[in-house]
Amino acid sequence: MARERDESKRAAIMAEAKRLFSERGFHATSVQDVVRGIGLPVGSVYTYFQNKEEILKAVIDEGWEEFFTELARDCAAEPSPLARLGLIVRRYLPRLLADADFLSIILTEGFRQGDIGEKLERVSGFVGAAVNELAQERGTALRLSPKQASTALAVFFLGGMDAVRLARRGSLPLGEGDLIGFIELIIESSFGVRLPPLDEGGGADEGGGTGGTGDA
Amino acid sequence: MARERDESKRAAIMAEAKRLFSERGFHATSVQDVVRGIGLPVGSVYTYFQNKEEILKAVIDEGWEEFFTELARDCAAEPSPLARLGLIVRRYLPRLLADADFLSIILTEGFRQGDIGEKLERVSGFVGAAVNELAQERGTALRLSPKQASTALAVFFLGGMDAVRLARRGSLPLGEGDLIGFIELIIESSFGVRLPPLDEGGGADEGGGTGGTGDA
Amino acid sequence: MARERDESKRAAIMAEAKRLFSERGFHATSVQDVVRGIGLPVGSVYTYFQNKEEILKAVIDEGWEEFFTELARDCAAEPSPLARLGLIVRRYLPRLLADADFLSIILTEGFRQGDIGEKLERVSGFVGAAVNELAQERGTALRLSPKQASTALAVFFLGGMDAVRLARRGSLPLGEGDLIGFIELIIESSFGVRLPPLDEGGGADEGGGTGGTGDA
Amino acid sequence: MARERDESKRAAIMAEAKRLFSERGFHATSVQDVVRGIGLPVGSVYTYFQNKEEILKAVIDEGWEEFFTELARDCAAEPSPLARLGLIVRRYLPRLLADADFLSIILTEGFRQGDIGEKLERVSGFVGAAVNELAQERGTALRLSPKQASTALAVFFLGGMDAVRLARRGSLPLGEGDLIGFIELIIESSFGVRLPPLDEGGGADEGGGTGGTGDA
DNA sequence: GATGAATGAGCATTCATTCAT
DNA sequence: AATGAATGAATGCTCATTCAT
Repeated sequence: MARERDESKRAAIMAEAKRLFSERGFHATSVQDVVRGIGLPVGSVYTYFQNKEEILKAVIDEGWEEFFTELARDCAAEPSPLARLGLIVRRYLPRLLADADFLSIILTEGFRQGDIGEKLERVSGFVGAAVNELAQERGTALRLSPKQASTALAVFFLGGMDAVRLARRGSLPLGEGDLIGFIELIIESSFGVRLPPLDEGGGADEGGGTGGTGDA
Repeated sequence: MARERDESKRAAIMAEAKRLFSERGFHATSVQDVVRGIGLPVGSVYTYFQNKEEILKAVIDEGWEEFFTELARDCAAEPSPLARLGLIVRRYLPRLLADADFLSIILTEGFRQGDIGEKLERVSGFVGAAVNELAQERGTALRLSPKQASTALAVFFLGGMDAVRLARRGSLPLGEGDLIGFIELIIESSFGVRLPPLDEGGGADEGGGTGGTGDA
Repeated sequence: MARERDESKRAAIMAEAKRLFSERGFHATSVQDVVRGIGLPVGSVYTYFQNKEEILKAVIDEGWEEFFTELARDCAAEPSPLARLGLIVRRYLPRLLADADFLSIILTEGFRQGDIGEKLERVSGFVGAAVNELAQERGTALRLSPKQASTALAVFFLGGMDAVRLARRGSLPLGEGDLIGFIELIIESSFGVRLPPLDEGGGADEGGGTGGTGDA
Repeated sequence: MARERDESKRAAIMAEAKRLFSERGFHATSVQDVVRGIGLPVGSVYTYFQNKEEILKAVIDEGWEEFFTELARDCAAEPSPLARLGLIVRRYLPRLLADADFLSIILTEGFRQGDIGEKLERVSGFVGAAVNELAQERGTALRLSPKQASTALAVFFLGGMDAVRLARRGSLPLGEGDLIGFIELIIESSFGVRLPPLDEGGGADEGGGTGGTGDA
């Protein structure tokens, strides 16, 4: 009976916040800044979010949820561990890296939220499982203890994302391709395999968009 | 580099600023905060620094200069590439990791002046040289191109830093030792060598202590 | 006095507003606060009241009307001046004191509409009449002029209210019973009488219960 | 060496705050309001007070301290309990009542601070001592228990102040003289004494001002 | 009539920087 | 040179009221 909550406003706030948080950081972005560009009054923000911090949380959590849900679905549908690793490295890693704003936020402000570790562990689960199965299948003795394996995963994942983020900012003479290539190399030389090429179209039967974590 | 009189005040401001910036970030630290703990009047900050941002710049630049000068000196004095790699991994990497919180704010709050690309490349030179010499010495065919080498360095350095930060706040079941160990393992298994122990006892196992990139 | 439909909503708003105004004051209570606890939409407040201030006005005026109507009825029905004084002190004073927190906000937040002067004077009439009749009946020479009588009433009422509020927050080692007892003592020793016990059991000793100036 | 803290600014803030808090209440007065009339920038307030609440606290505490210090000194200097009561009722009560703003604040916002009870008890001490000595001296059997005595004191003190406050606001048809007279009457008829007239000049050998709690 | 999203002035407070002393 | 009070724009957030639905 009253005006209805306008989800497009919520989305607009999140999109602008994502852009600005990534560009100048959370603290250096004021709520007024967020609202200025999209022509909304300040008060509106507080219709859709409890406070500034909740905008950040929403950007991180909802972006991640979308990314992870698709990753999990595709992994569950693929029995071959090699193909699964290929999927992760060649479809999902680029997708993550493509969304520069999201990447930036999750690596900087995400640390302030307690939940980056948990997010990392969730991907670790999939990667770790694929690696273990692959090692078993190929009879390769894994030389990494479980602790070393999880260290390796964290280092490659975080280091890769951070490197690309800085590269995109111009701080590092590095391309996204270099990173993907480097990780492929590590996997292939560790297991003596070749990651299979993606059969594109095979996992993108999902909803409307262009993919990516949001609005890359 | 001395700008005025009383270098000790300047150093005190930088030390306190670094501590607070690491702890709560640049924007969340006020100039008054910096000055409060060390009993200096606000005004004095502007005798030694043009503005708040210049304090950060000074901490970064002077800290790095000190770090890199020592690294370069030690590397120059050590003819064995293996011992040089050991030095880098066991003495200088821990020093960097000890400052992970501070380093991360440079990468975090959107500053351009960090210029870590250039800094990383300077270290890259030393690491790359050591690796190349080692490969030649041991007859191992190096499989990494220069670009891959610098990618690898960036990934290991940034990933290591992020992992340590996450570990420090309990989000990752990981110690700094695990990380150093992991990197040693990568090097040792890649070249079939053992990194030699450091000459002195200082700074080797857990880099917590006296180190730091720039407490002057 | 009904203004629209659904008198129960209006009453619920008034009751909750009174509770919150008493607890935290008028300015510290938002219209949203009032409405939150009773599950009504904000807009509905403006169906029943012109604005926030009108809620307060309604609580005051209607509460008082009810209080005074009953007081007047009971006094009119009781021919004995002594019994009438007993009624006032033992039934109606506790009712007022039960609402001390609410009454105090009327006297506190700078409202003109409380108009307690007029209200107090109306009670003054009944008390004065009872005192005069009692004095005449017992042959006691009344030493208080009408002005002194109304001064006395104001002092006892306001002082009692303040004392009870202070006592309630532990700032004064005093119970509501002590206060009632003290006023009884003043009356009894001034006229050499004993105030008769109330007919019913309700409301006499400690006015905490069902009373109130206007919970409708 | 820097500008010196300007106590006159602090005083101006307190004076204006006192006026406004008394006129419209603490919550209805903004810090901007306080500062507007005296041509000071908002920031200045926070040079002299930690926050808005501290202004209120300062107004109440410093006003009271001044009042109470003089009262205590004069009482200590006067051995006759009767003269002491006279002093209290005829010099200090009027002085308190004369400062309408202070009166208003202490009776409204003062309740929010925990310390009105303590302030009351401090005066109670002096009044109670005088009354006890007087009773002993005159052989009058005091009919009030200690608890009743303190109840009486609280009621008369608070009720008196509150009545005058409302009277001054026009809410009560009552003068300050009526109140003083009423209290004199109570004392005189309770003890069968006459309060002696003040020998003015005898206690006012104190510092600069016109007396009163501040700027009556 | 009922609803609750929308609005934007207003709130208390902070803070980098200046500048009178 | 040293000091720290002064400044006022800016901050995140609230809220009485309106009005589209």
